[in-house]
Amino acid sequence: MHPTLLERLQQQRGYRLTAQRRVVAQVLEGENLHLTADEVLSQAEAMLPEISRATVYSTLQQFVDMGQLLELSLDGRSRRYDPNIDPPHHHLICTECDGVFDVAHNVAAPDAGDGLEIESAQIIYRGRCADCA
Amino acid sequence: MHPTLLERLQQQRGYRLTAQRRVVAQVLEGENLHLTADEVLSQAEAMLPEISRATVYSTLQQFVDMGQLLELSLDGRSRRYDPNIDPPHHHLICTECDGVFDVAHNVAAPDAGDGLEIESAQIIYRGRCADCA
DNA sequence: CCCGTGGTTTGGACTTTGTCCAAAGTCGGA
DNA sequence: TCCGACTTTGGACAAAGTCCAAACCACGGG
Repeated sequence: MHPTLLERLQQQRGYRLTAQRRVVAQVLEGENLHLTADEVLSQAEAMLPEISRATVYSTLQQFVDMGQLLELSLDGRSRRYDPNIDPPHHHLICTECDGVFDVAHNVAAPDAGDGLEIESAQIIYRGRCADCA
Repeated sequence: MHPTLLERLQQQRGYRLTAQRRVVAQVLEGENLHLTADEVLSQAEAMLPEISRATVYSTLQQFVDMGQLLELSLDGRSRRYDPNIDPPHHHLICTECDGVFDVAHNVAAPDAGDGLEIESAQIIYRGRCADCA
């Protein structure tokens, strides 16, 4: 298996792994998990009741900046977080149940053209998931 | 040229093209335009000062529902609107200037697999735009 | 062992973005 | 002209995220 988010964080040097950060990382363990910041906060509060919203938001942002967490903009209202950065994959939003699902990455990297420099590509599919189809 | 958004709306039957709707459509004319709802509101107010926010939001939603306007979720904070629905294209967010740019659609449609039914795909590229590269 | 320093957390106020709703306005056909 | 349906309006409300100063805490140097 690939190392978990928590394991990856433990390997970062010079980064204090406080109780709050550990709790946020634990909440984010799992496959096919795409939580919003508020969902992370609720679950983190269950483990560490005094954790604050500002900490959850800033911790999520740090994980994203460290490249250890993917941030998804799926509905223009909220952001969702995906702890599985390897292997790369994309996402499907089911038009029927509104769920978010991982989709294997099987598309060739596009050629830039027009003098652009493309660093990464994120694909959002819309359609029906395996259960609803 | 492809017909403009306003021209496309005029062809919709049974749809009242009120002054407010015309103004919103006019604001959205142009190439490589990706305005937020509030930007549309500001520009619409310049032409029709008494237009209200609720009207702009609901009008944008109607255009999207009619398939005449693309809604983009690029940053998890706001939604942006793109009046150019034909030909299909994707978007690049410049990591340097934060601008949004159209990118020609040149990727083959991905095969579904896993029993999914994919209806559409939207790709968000990150990198540097032609000016910043 | 204690203190200072700097990173971390906290709570709460605030902003931005979007939604909802009842009342008023407007348009076109009978 | 009048009616009924569609449309717009303003304002209250909600959701999601940001900001900030104060408090907290951990660790290394003296």
